[in-house]
Amino acid sequence: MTLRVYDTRSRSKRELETLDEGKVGLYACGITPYSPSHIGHGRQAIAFDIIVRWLRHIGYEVNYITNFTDVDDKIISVANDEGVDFLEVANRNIADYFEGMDALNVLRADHYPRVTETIPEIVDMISILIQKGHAYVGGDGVYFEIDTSPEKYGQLTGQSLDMVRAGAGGRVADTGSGKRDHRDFALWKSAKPDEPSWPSPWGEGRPGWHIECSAMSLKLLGERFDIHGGGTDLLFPHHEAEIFQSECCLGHDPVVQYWIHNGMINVDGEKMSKSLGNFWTIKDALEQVDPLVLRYTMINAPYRQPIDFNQKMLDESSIHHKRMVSVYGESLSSFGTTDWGDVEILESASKRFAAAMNDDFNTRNAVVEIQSVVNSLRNLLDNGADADILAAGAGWLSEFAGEILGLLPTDESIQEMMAEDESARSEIESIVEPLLKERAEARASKDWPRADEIRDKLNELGVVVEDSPSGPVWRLQ
RNA sequence: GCACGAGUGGCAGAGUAGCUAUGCAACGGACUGCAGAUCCGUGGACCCGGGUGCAAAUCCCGGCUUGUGCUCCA
Repeated sequence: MTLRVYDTRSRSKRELETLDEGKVGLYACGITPYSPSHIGHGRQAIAFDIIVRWLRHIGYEVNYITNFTDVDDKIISVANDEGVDFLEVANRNIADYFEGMDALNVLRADHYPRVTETIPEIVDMISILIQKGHAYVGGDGVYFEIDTSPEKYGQLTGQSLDMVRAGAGGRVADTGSGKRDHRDFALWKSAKPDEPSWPSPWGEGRPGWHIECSAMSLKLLGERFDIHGGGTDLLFPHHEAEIFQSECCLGHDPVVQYWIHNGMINVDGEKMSKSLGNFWTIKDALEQVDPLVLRYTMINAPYRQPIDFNQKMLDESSIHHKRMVSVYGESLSSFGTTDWGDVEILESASKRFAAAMNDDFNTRNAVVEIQSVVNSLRNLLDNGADADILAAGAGWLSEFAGEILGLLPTDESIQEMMAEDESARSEIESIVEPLLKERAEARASKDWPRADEIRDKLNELGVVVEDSPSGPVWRLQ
Protein backbone atom coordinates (compact mmCIF):
# COMPACT_ATOMS: atom_id res chain seq x y z
CA MET A 1 0.00 0.00 0.00
CA THR A 2 1.33 3.39 -0.91
CA LEU A 3 1.27 6.59 1.08
CA ARG A 4 -0.24 9.59 -0.61
CA VAL A 5 0.27 13.10 0.70
CA TYR A 6 -1.35 16.33 -0.31
CA ASP A 7 1.21 18.74 -1.70
CA THR A 8 0.16 22.37 -1.59
CA ARG A 9 2.39 23.40 -4.47
CA SER A 10 0.88 20.96 -6.96
CA ARG A 11 -2.48 21.10 -5.20
CA SER A 12 -2.93 17.36 -5.37
CA LYS A 13 -2.37 14.20 -3.44
CA ARG A 14 0.79 12.56 -4.65
CA GLU A 15 2.39 9.30 -3.80
CA LEU A 16 5.30 9.90 -1.47
CA GLU A 17 8.60 9.25 -3.17
CA THR A 18 11.51 10.29 -1.06
CA LEU A 19 14.88 11.49 -2.28
CA ASP A 20 16.66 8.78 -0.36
CA GLU A 21 14.80 5.53 -0.29
CA GLY A 22 13.43 4.78 3.15
CA LYS A 23 14.36 8.19 4.53
CA VAL A 24 12.36 11.36 5.04
CA GLY A 25 13.74 14.81 5.76
CA LEU A 26 10.99 16.92 7.30
CA TYR A 27 11.11 20.55 8.26
CA ALA A 28 8.13 22.25 9.91
CA CYS A 29 8.10 25.92 10.83
CA GLY A 30 7.98 26.30 14.56
CA ILE A 31 7.04 29.13 16.85
CA THR A 32 8.18 32.62 17.61
CA PRO A 33 8.48 32.42 21.38
CA TYR A 34 7.28 35.83 22.46
CA SER A 35 4.27 34.60 24.44
CA PRO A 36 2.98 31.35 25.91
CA SER A 37 1.94 28.73 23.37
CA HIS A 38 -1.67 28.47 22.33
CA ILE A 39 -3.74 25.54 21.11
CA GLY A 40 -3.03 26.43 17.50
CA HIS A 41 0.63 25.71 18.15
CA GLY A 42 -0.55 22.52 19.80
CA ARG A 43 -2.51 21.49 16.76
CA GLN A 44 0.38 22.12 14.43
CA ALA A 45 2.79 20.18 16.59
CA ILE A 46 0.33 17.30 16.99
CA ALA A 47 -0.32 17.17 13.24
CA PHE A 48 3.37 16.80 12.44
CA ASP A 49 3.97 14.54 15.43
CA ILE A 50 1.46 12.11 14.00
CA ILE A 51 2.89 12.42 10.51
CA VAL A 52 6.30 11.55 11.92
CA ARG A 53 4.95 8.69 14.00
CA TRP A 54 3.17 7.20 11.02
CA LEU A 55 6.16 7.56 8.70
CA ARG A 56 8.27 5.76 11.26
CA HIS A 57 5.62 3.13 11.77
CA ILE A 58 5.61 2.23 8.10
CA GLY A 59 9.36 1.99 8.12
CA TYR A 60 10.81 5.36 7.20
CA GLU A 61 13.77 6.80 8.95
CA VAL A 62 12.69 10.35 9.68
CA ASN A 63 14.79 13.39 10.39
CA TYR A 64 12.33 15.85 11.84
CA ILE A 65 13.32 19.48 12.31
CA THR A 66 11.29 22.30 13.82
CA ASN A 67 12.73 25.68 14.64
CA PHE A 68 12.44 28.54 17.09
CA THR A 69 12.48 32.09 15.79
CA ASP A 70 14.16 33.36 18.89
CA VAL A 71 14.85 36.90 17.74
CA ASP A 72 12.10 39.00 16.26
CA ASP A 73 10.31 42.33 16.63
CA LYS A 74 7.79 41.07 19.14
CA ILE A 75 10.30 39.30 21.33
CA ILE A 76 12.39 42.45 21.41
CA SER A 77 9.39 44.54 22.22
CA VAL A 78 8.36 42.30 25.12
CA ALA A 79 11.93 42.24 26.38
CA ASN A 80 12.22 46.01 26.24
CA ASP A 81 8.92 46.43 28.06
CA GLU A 82 10.12 44.13 30.79
CA GLY A 83 13.62 45.51 30.79
CA VAL A 84 15.17 42.08 30.29
CA ASP A 85 17.34 40.45 27.67
CA PHE A 86 15.46 39.20 24.61
CA LEU A 87 16.79 35.70 25.14
CA GLU A 88 15.22 35.59 28.54
CA VAL A 89 11.84 36.13 26.94
CA ALA A 90 12.52 33.56 24.24
CA ASN A 91 13.82 30.94 26.64
CA ARG A 92 10.93 31.35 29.00
CA ASN A 93 8.42 30.82 26.22
CA ILE A 94 10.34 27.94 24.74
CA ALA A 95 10.18 26.23 28.11
CA ASP A 96 6.45 26.86 28.15
CA TYR A 97 6.20 25.36 24.68
CA PHE A 98 7.96 22.18 25.70
CA GLU A 99 5.86 21.87 28.80
CA GLY A 100 2.69 22.07 26.73
CA MET A 101 3.96 19.69 24.07
CA ASP A 102 5.03 17.12 26.63
CA ALA A 103 1.57 17.26 28.16
CA LEU A 104 0.03 16.77 24.74
CA ASN A 105 2.23 13.74 24.20
CA VAL A 106 4.09 15.31 21.29
CA LEU A 107 7.36 13.47 20.80
CA ARG A 108 10.47 15.62 20.55
CA ALA A 109 11.73 16.56 17.11
CA ASP A 110 15.24 15.53 16.19
CA HIS A 111 16.52 19.09 16.13
CA TYR A 112 15.27 22.45 17.31
CA PRO A 113 17.46 24.98 15.52
CA ARG A 114 17.34 28.59 16.66
CA VAL A 115 17.95 31.74 14.69
CA THR A 116 20.53 32.99 17.16
CA GLU A 117 22.51 29.81 16.58
CA THR A 118 22.29 29.97 12.80
CA ILE A 119 23.59 33.47 12.09
CA PRO A 120 26.71 32.41 10.12
CA GLU A 121 24.67 30.21 7.78
CA ILE A 122 22.13 32.99 7.31
CA VAL A 123 24.85 35.48 6.46
CA ASP A 124 26.36 33.02 3.98
CA MET A 125 23.07 32.53 2.26
CA ILE A 126 22.41 36.23 1.96
CA SER A 127 25.91 36.75 0.56
CA ILE A 128 25.27 34.20 -2.15
CA LEU A 129 21.95 35.81 -3.02
CA ILE A 130 23.62 39.18 -3.40
CA GLN A 131 26.43 37.67 -5.41
CA LYS A 132 23.96 36.00 -7.75
CA GLY A 133 22.10 39.25 -8.21
CA HIS A 134 18.94 38.23 -6.40
CA ALA A 135 19.38 40.58 -3.49
CA TYR A 136 20.55 44.13 -2.97
CA VAL A 137 21.68 46.31 -0.10
CA GLY A 138 19.17 49.04 0.65
CA GLY A 139 19.34 51.89 3.08
CA ASP A 140 18.19 49.91 6.07
CA GLY A 141 19.13 46.35 5.25
CA VAL A 142 19.34 43.74 2.56
CA TYR A 143 16.37 42.87 0.41
CA PHE A 144 15.42 40.06 -1.89
CA GLU A 145 14.53 41.38 -5.31
CA ILE A 146 11.36 39.71 -6.50
CA ASP A 147 11.78 40.82 -10.10
CA THR A 148 14.85 38.64 -10.52
CA SER A 149 12.66 35.54 -10.61
CA PRO A 150 9.08 36.58 -11.16
CA GLU A 151 8.15 33.10 -12.34
CA LYS A 152 8.36 31.89 -8.77
CA TYR A 153 5.70 34.23 -7.59
CA GLY A 154 2.46 32.61 -6.42
CA GLN A 155 3.78 29.04 -6.38
CA LEU A 156 1.77 28.22 -3.30
CA THR A 157 -1.02 30.76 -3.31
CA GLY A 158 -1.66 31.31 -6.98
CA GLN A 159 -1.38 35.05 -6.64
CA SER A 160 0.26 37.01 -9.39
CA LEU A 161 2.61 39.95 -9.07
CA ASP A 162 0.06 42.41 -10.37
CA MET A 163 -2.58 41.24 -7.96
CA VAL A 164 -0.42 41.74 -4.96
CA ARG A 165 0.60 45.10 -6.22
CA ALA A 166 -3.05 46.05 -6.54
CA GLY A 167 -4.15 44.43 -3.29
CA ALA A 168 -1.48 45.96 -1.16
CA GLY A 169 -3.14 49.31 -1.54
CA GLY A 170 -2.18 51.98 0.90
CA ARG A 171 -0.34 49.69 3.25
CA VAL A 172 2.72 49.66 1.07
CA ALA A 173 4.07 52.99 2.13
CA ASP A 174 4.95 52.14 5.71
CA THR A 175 6.95 49.02 5.00
CA GLY A 176 10.66 48.88 4.38
CA SER A 177 11.83 52.29 3.36
CA GLY A 178 14.93 50.83 1.75
CA LYS A 179 13.05 48.63 -0.70
CA ARG A 180 13.06 49.15 -4.42
CA ASP A 181 9.68 47.48 -4.74
CA HIS A 182 7.16 46.92 -2.01
CA ARG A 183 7.01 43.19 -2.75
CA ASP A 184 10.68 42.75 -2.03
CA PHE A 185 11.25 41.36 1.43
CA ALA A 186 13.94 41.82 4.03
CA LEU A 187 16.79 39.36 4.37
CA TRP A 188 18.80 41.42 6.82
CA LYS A 189 17.60 44.30 8.97
CA SER A 190 20.11 46.94 9.99
CA ALA A 191 20.50 47.37 13.73
CA LYS A 192 18.38 49.92 15.55
CA PRO A 193 19.11 51.24 19.01
CA ASP A 194 18.09 48.88 21.83
CA GLU A 195 18.03 45.88 19.57
CA PRO A 196 20.23 42.81 19.58
CA SER A 197 22.44 42.62 16.53
CA TRP A 198 25.18 40.62 14.89
CA PRO A 199 28.01 41.72 12.63
CA SER A 200 27.70 41.16 8.90
CA PRO A 201 29.24 42.41 5.64
CA TRP A 202 26.36 44.89 5.52
CA GLY A 203 26.84 46.15 9.02
CA GLU A 204 25.36 45.25 12.38
CA GLY A 205 21.90 43.84 12.17
CA ARG A 206 19.67 40.80 12.44
CA PRO A 207 18.04 38.37 10.02
CA GLY A 208 14.69 39.01 8.39
CA TRP A 209 11.94 36.59 9.19
CA HIS A 210 12.01 34.34 6.13
CA ILE A 211 15.67 33.65 5.61
CA GLU A 212 16.11 31.65 8.79
CA CYS A 213 13.99 28.73 7.60
CA SER A 214 15.83 28.52 4.31
CA ALA A 215 19.16 28.58 6.13
CA MET A 216 18.18 26.10 8.80
CA SER A 217 16.64 23.58 6.44
CA LEU A 218 19.69 23.82 4.21
CA LYS A 219 22.00 23.36 7.16
CA LEU A 220 20.20 20.37 8.61
CA LEU A 221 18.54 18.69 5.63
CA GLY A 222 20.64 19.68 2.65
CA GLU A 223 20.09 21.21 -0.76
CA ARG A 224 16.97 19.22 -1.46
CA PHE A 225 14.65 17.68 1.06
CA ASP A 226 11.37 15.85 1.15
CA ILE A 227 8.74 17.66 3.16
CA HIS A 228 8.28 21.19 4.38
CA GLY A 229 5.34 21.95 6.63
CA GLY A 230 3.65 24.64 8.62
CA GLY A 231 0.30 26.31 9.16
CA THR A 232 -1.71 27.56 6.19
CA ASP A 233 -1.27 31.08 7.48
CA LEU A 234 2.42 30.83 6.57
CA LEU A 235 1.75 30.18 2.91
CA PHE A 236 2.15 33.82 2.06
CA PRO A 237 4.47 35.42 2.37
CA HIS A 238 6.68 33.20 4.47
CA HIS A 239 6.78 29.99 2.46
CA GLU A 240 6.77 31.73 -0.87
CA ALA A 241 9.71 33.76 0.34
CA GLU A 242 11.47 30.56 1.27
CA ILE A 243 10.99 29.24 -2.24
CA PHE A 244 12.59 32.40 -3.64
CA GLN A 245 15.49 32.30 -1.25
CA SER A 246 16.35 28.62 -1.33
CA GLU A 247 15.85 28.04 -5.01
CA CYS A 248 17.64 31.21 -6.11
CA CYS A 249 20.50 30.59 -3.73
CA LEU A 250 20.96 26.94 -4.69
CA GLY A 251 20.17 27.38 -8.37
CA HIS A 252 17.78 24.47 -8.71
CA ASP A 253 14.16 23.66 -8.12
CA PRO A 254 12.31 22.32 -6.41
CA VAL A 255 14.24 22.34 -3.18
CA VAL A 256 11.21 21.08 -1.30
CA GLN A 257 9.47 18.04 -2.78
CA TYR A 258 6.22 18.24 -0.83
CA TRP A 259 4.63 21.17 0.95
CA ILE A 260 2.24 20.18 3.75
CA HIS A 261 0.03 22.70 5.53
CA ASN A 262 -2.17 22.17 8.52
CA GLY A 263 -5.48 23.98 9.00
CA MET A 264 -6.16 26.63 11.58
CA ILE A 265 -8.18 26.47 14.76
CA ASN A 266 -11.25 28.67 14.69
CA VAL A 267 -13.17 29.85 17.68
CA ASP A 268 -16.85 30.55 17.06
CA GLY A 269 -16.24 30.48 13.34
CA GLU A 270 -13.37 32.93 13.32
CA LYS A 271 -9.71 32.24 13.13
CA MET A 272 -8.12 32.14 16.51
CA SER A 273 -5.52 34.85 16.55
CA LYS A 274 -3.73 37.21 18.76
CA SER A 275 -5.15 40.24 17.06
CA LEU A 276 -8.72 39.06 17.65
CA GLY A 277 -7.92 38.21 21.24
CA ASN A 278 -9.93 35.01 21.07
CA PHE A 279 -7.15 32.55 21.62
CA TRP A 280 -6.70 29.87 24.25
CA THR A 281 -3.27 29.14 25.50
CA ILE A 282 -2.49 25.50 26.04
CA LYS A 283 -2.50 26.17 29.75
CA ASP A 284 -5.98 27.70 29.53
CA ALA A 285 -7.25 24.66 27.74
CA LEU A 286 -5.60 22.20 30.09
CA GLU A 287 -7.32 23.76 33.03
CA GLN A 288 -10.55 22.52 31.58
CA VAL A 289 -9.68 19.34 29.87
CA ASP A 290 -7.32 16.40 30.06
CA PRO A 291 -4.34 16.89 27.71
CA LEU A 292 -4.98 13.65 25.89
CA VAL A 293 -8.60 14.64 25.38
CA LEU A 294 -7.36 17.85 23.81
CA ARG A 295 -5.10 15.79 21.60
CA TYR A 296 -8.03 13.57 20.70
CA THR A 297 -10.05 16.63 19.69
CA MET A 298 -7.23 17.82 17.47
CA ILE A 299 -6.87 14.59 15.54
CA ASN A 300 -10.56 13.90 15.31
CA ALA A 301 -10.47 15.93 12.12
CA PRO A 302 -8.13 15.65 9.14
CA TYR A 303 -5.12 17.88 9.62
CA ARG A 304 -5.93 20.15 6.70
CA GLN A 305 -9.46 20.98 7.85
CA PRO A 306 -10.03 23.98 10.04
CA ILE A 307 -11.30 22.97 13.48
CA ASP A 308 -14.02 25.04 15.06
CA PHE A 309 -13.16 24.86 18.69
CA ASN A 310 -16.01 24.71 21.17
CA GLN A 311 -17.09 23.21 24.45
CA LYS A 312 -19.40 20.63 22.91
CA MET A 313 -16.58 19.23 20.90
CA LEU A 314 -14.41 18.90 23.98
CA ASP A 315 -17.24 17.23 25.89
CA GLU A 316 -17.74 14.66 23.17
CA SER A 317 -14.05 13.98 22.88
CA SER A 318 -13.93 13.55 26.59
CA ILE A 319 -16.64 10.87 26.53
CA HIS A 320 -14.98 8.99 23.68
CA HIS A 321 -11.55 9.21 25.15
CA LYS A 322 -12.67 8.08 28.58
CA ARG A 323 -14.44 5.08 27.10
CA MET A 324 -11.37 4.15 25.11
CA VAL A 325 -9.08 4.40 28.11
CA SER A 326 -11.34 2.36 30.35
CA VAL A 327 -11.84 -0.36 27.77
CA TYR A 328 -8.09 -0.46 27.30
CA GLY A 329 -7.47 -0.53 31.04
CA GLU A 330 -9.94 -3.34 31.63
CA SER A 331 -8.58 -5.36 28.73
CA LEU A 332 -5.06 -4.86 29.96
CA SER A 333 -5.67 -7.06 32.94
CA SER A 334 -6.36 -9.97 30.61
CA PHE A 335 -3.51 -12.26 29.76
CA GLY A 336 -3.36 -14.15 26.54
CA THR A 337 -1.04 -15.35 23.86
CA THR A 338 -3.09 -14.56 20.79
CA ASP A 339 -1.62 -12.07 18.41
CA TRP A 340 -4.05 -9.40 17.25
CA GLY A 341 -3.34 -10.40 13.69
CA ASP A 342 -5.19 -13.65 14.38
CA VAL A 343 -8.36 -11.90 15.45
CA GLU A 344 -10.45 -11.05 12.44
CA ILE A 345 -12.03 -7.80 13.63
CA LEU A 346 -8.65 -6.48 14.74
CA GLU A 347 -6.92 -7.52 11.59
CA SER A 348 -9.51 -5.87 9.37
CA ALA A 349 -9.62 -2.74 11.53
CA SER A 350 -5.87 -2.40 11.24
CA LYS A 351 -6.11 -2.59 7.47
CA ARG A 352 -8.68 0.17 7.35
CA PHE A 353 -6.64 2.17 9.83
CA ALA A 354 -3.59 1.91 7.61
CA ALA A 355 -5.61 2.83 4.52
CA ALA A 356 -6.85 5.93 6.31
CA MET A 357 -3.39 7.01 7.42
CA ASN A 358 -1.93 6.30 4.01
CA ASP A 359 -4.50 8.59 2.49
CA ASP A 360 -2.85 11.85 3.46
CA PHE A 361 -2.73 10.96 7.15
CA ASN A 362 -6.49 10.90 7.60
CA THR A 363 -6.57 10.69 11.37
CA ARG A 364 -10.30 11.22 11.47
CA ASN A 365 -10.88 7.93 9.70
CA ALA A 366 -8.21 6.27 11.77
CA VAL A 367 -10.06 7.35 14.90
CA VAL A 368 -13.24 5.80 13.52
CA GLU A 369 -11.42 2.45 13.46
CA ILE A 370 -10.28 2.95 17.03
CA GLN A 371 -13.84 3.66 18.04
CA SER A 372 -15.16 0.58 16.36
CA VAL A 373 -12.58 -1.63 18.07
CA VAL A 374 -13.35 0.03 21.39
CA ASN A 375 -17.03 -0.73 20.88
CA SER A 376 -16.33 -4.35 20.07
CA LEU A 377 -14.14 -4.77 23.11
CA ARG A 378 -16.67 -3.08 25.33
CA ASN A 379 -19.18 -5.57 24.13
CA LEU A 380 -16.87 -8.48 24.80
CA LEU A 381 -15.97 -7.19 28.23
CA ASP A 382 -19.62 -6.87 29.17
CA ASN A 383 -20.45 -10.30 27.90
CA GLY A 384 -17.51 -12.20 29.26
CA ALA A 385 -15.24 -12.84 26.32
CA ASP A 386 -12.18 -15.01 26.61
CA ALA A 387 -9.05 -13.44 27.92
CA ASP A 388 -7.05 -14.25 24.84
CA ILE A 389 -9.11 -11.99 22.63
CA LEU A 390 -9.22 -9.21 25.17
CA ALA A 391 -5.47 -9.31 25.55
CA ALA A 392 -5.12 -9.18 21.77
CA GLY A 393 -7.46 -6.20 21.75
CA ALA A 394 -5.39 -4.46 24.38
CA GLY A 395 -2.33 -5.10 22.25
CA TRP A 396 -4.05 -3.64 19.23
CA LEU A 397 -5.11 -0.51 21.06
CA SER A 398 -1.67 -0.11 22.51
CA GLU A 399 -0.18 -0.09 19.05
CA PHE A 400 -2.72 1.96 17.12
CA ALA A 401 -4.30 4.27 19.67
CA GLY A 402 -1.18 4.40 21.83
CA GLU A 403 2.03 4.31 19.82
CA ILE A 404 0.72 5.74 16.58
CA LEU A 405 -1.93 8.23 17.61
CA GLY A 406 -0.47 8.90 21.04
CA LEU A 407 -3.86 8.92 22.70
CA LEU A 408 -3.32 6.49 25.55
CA PRO A 409 -1.81 7.27 28.93
CA THR A 410 1.01 4.93 29.91
CA ASP A 411 0.05 1.49 31.18
CA GLU A 412 1.53 2.41 34.52
CA SER A 413 -0.65 5.47 34.92
CA ILE A 414 -3.74 3.55 33.83
CA GLN A 415 -3.02 0.82 36.32
CA GLU A 416 -2.37 3.46 38.93
CA MET A 417 -5.71 5.06 38.11
CA MET A 418 -7.47 1.74 38.32
CA ALA A 419 -5.75 0.94 41.59
CA GLU A 420 -6.81 4.28 42.99
CA ASP A 421 -10.36 3.60 41.95
CA GLU A 422 -10.14 0.22 43.57
CA SER A 423 -8.88 1.54 46.86
CA ALA A 424 -11.40 4.36 46.88
CA ARG A 425 -13.99 1.74 46.26
CA SER A 426 -12.97 -0.52 49.08
CA GLU A 427 -12.75 2.44 51.39
CA ILE A 428 -16.38 3.26 50.91
CA GLU A 429 -17.59 -0.29 50.55
CA SER A 430 -18.48 -0.72 54.21
CA ILE A 431 -20.88 2.19 53.92
CA VAL A 432 -22.31 1.26 50.57
CA GLU A 433 -23.01 -2.40 51.10
CA PRO A 434 -25.44 -2.05 54.04
CA LEU A 435 -27.33 0.67 52.20
CA LEU A 436 -27.60 -1.49 49.12
CA LYS A 437 -28.88 -4.31 51.23
CA GLU A 438 -31.49 -2.06 52.76
CA ARG A 439 -32.45 -0.85 49.31
CA ALA A 440 -32.79 -4.39 48.09
CA GLU A 441 -35.19 -5.08 50.90
CA ALA A 442 -37.16 -1.94 50.13
CA ARG A 443 -37.36 -2.95 46.50
CA ALA A 444 -38.44 -6.46 47.41
CA SER A 445 -41.35 -5.02 49.33
CA LYS A 446 -42.01 -2.55 46.52
CA ASP A 447 -41.28 0.41 48.75
CA TRP A 448 -40.07 2.52 45.84
CA PRO A 449 -39.86 5.87 47.64
CA ARG A 450 -37.56 4.34 50.22
CA ALA A 451 -35.48 2.61 47.55
CA ASP A 452 -35.06 5.87 45.63
CA GLU A 453 -34.22 7.74 48.79
CA ILE A 454 -31.36 5.35 49.44
CA ARG A 455 -30.19 5.66 45.89
CA ASP A 456 -30.16 9.44 46.19
CA LYS A 457 -28.16 9.14 49.36
CA LEU A 458 -25.61 6.96 47.61
CA ASN A 459 -25.45 9.48 44.79
CA GLU A 460 -24.54 12.12 47.30
CA LEU A 461 -21.65 9.94 48.38
CA GLY A 462 -20.52 9.86 44.80
CA VAL A 463 -21.77 6.33 44.24
CA VAL A 464 -23.71 5.49 41.08
CA VAL A 465 -26.01 2.52 41.39
CA GLU A 466 -27.26 0.65 38.38
CA ASP A 467 -29.67 -2.23 38.52
CA SER A 468 -28.63 -4.97 36.16
CA PRO A 469 -30.39 -8.25 35.52
CA SER A 470 -27.98 -9.92 37.91
CA GLY A 471 -28.53 -7.40 40.68
CA PRO A 472 -27.34 -3.89 41.45
CA VAL A 473 -23.82 -2.84 40.55
CA TRP A 474 -22.18 0.32 41.78
CA ARG A 475 -19.26 2.46 40.86
CA LEU A 476 -17.75 5.72 41.93
CA GLN A 477 -18.65 8.79 39.98
C1' G B 1 -11.67 43.36 -5.01
C1' C B 2 -8.15 39.26 -6.21
C1' A B 3 -6.13 34.21 -4.88
C1' C B 4 -6.72 29.36 -2.77
C1' G B 5 -10.04 26.07 -0.33
C1' A B 6 -14.80 24.37 1.54
C1' G B 7 -20.29 23.65 1.29
C1' U B 8 -23.00 16.01 2.92
C1' G B 9 -28.36 14.01 7.91
C1' G B 10 -29.12 17.62 14.85
C1' C B 11 -23.32 17.66 15.38
C1' A B 12 -18.33 15.90 13.83
C1' G B 13 -16.84 14.03 9.42
C1' A B 14 -15.85 9.83 5.14
C1' G B 15 -17.06 9.14 0.19
C1' U B 16 -13.96 11.61 -7.77
C1' A B 17 -20.09 8.15 -11.03
C1' G B 18 -23.78 3.07 -10.03
C1' C B 19 -23.67 -0.46 -3.59
C1' U B 20 -23.20 0.94 3.52
C1' A B 21 -19.66 5.51 5.88
C1' U B 22 -18.57 5.66 11.01
C1' G B 23 -19.17 7.93 15.88
C1' C B 24 -22.26 11.00 18.95
C1' A B 25 -27.34 12.70 19.29
C1' A B 26 -32.66 11.29 18.07
C1' C B 27 -36.50 7.66 17.75
C1' G B 28 -38.63 2.48 18.53
C1' G B 29 -38.11 -2.21 21.05
C1' A B 30 -35.91 -5.70 24.84
C1' C B 31 -34.62 -5.39 30.05
C1' U B 32 -36.50 -1.97 34.39
C1' G B 33 -41.04 -0.05 39.66
C1' C B 34 -38.26 4.31 37.89
C1' A B 35 -33.43 5.79 36.36
C1' G B 36 -28.97 4.25 34.25
C1' A B 37 -26.06 0.76 31.63
C1' U B 38 -26.35 -2.80 27.84
C1' C B 39 -28.43 -5.25 23.61
C1' C B 40 -31.53 -5.22 19.08
C1' G B 41 -33.58 -2.09 15.52
C1' U B 42 -35.25 2.62 12.77
C1' G B 43 -35.46 7.11 10.39
C1' G B 44 -32.66 11.06 8.48
C1' A B 45 -28.21 14.36 4.07
C1' C B 46 -25.64 15.36 -0.26
C1' C B 47 -26.13 24.69 -0.98
C1' C B 48 -29.01 26.49 -5.56
C1' G B 49 -29.59 26.45 -11.05
C1' G B 50 -28.07 24.49 -15.52
C1' G B 51 -24.99 20.82 -18.45
C1' U B 52 -22.51 15.96 -19.81
C1' G B 53 -23.50 10.60 -18.84
C1' C B 54 -27.55 4.68 -19.11
C1' A B 55 -26.22 6.56 -14.30
C1' A B 56 -23.75 12.53 -10.39
C1' A B 57 -22.96 14.05 -3.57
C1' U B 58 -19.04 12.61 -6.99
C1' C B 59 -17.36 15.52 -13.62
C1' C B 60 -18.28 20.66 -16.26
C1' C B 61 -20.42 25.83 -16.19
C1' G B 62 -22.87 29.76 -13.43
C1' G B 63 -24.62 31.58 -8.78
C1' C B 64 -24.95 31.84 -3.48
C1' U B 65 -22.74 31.03 1.37
C1' U B 66 -18.50 30.39 4.22
C1' G B 67 -13.07 29.92 5.68
C1' U B 68 -8.13 31.40 4.91
C1' G B 69 -4.48 34.44 2.40
C1' C B 70 -3.25 39.38 0.09
C1' U B 71 -0.10 42.59 7.08
C1' C B 72 3.03 39.76 12.33
C1' C B 73 0.57 34.98 13.01
C1' A B 74 0.90 27.46 13.74
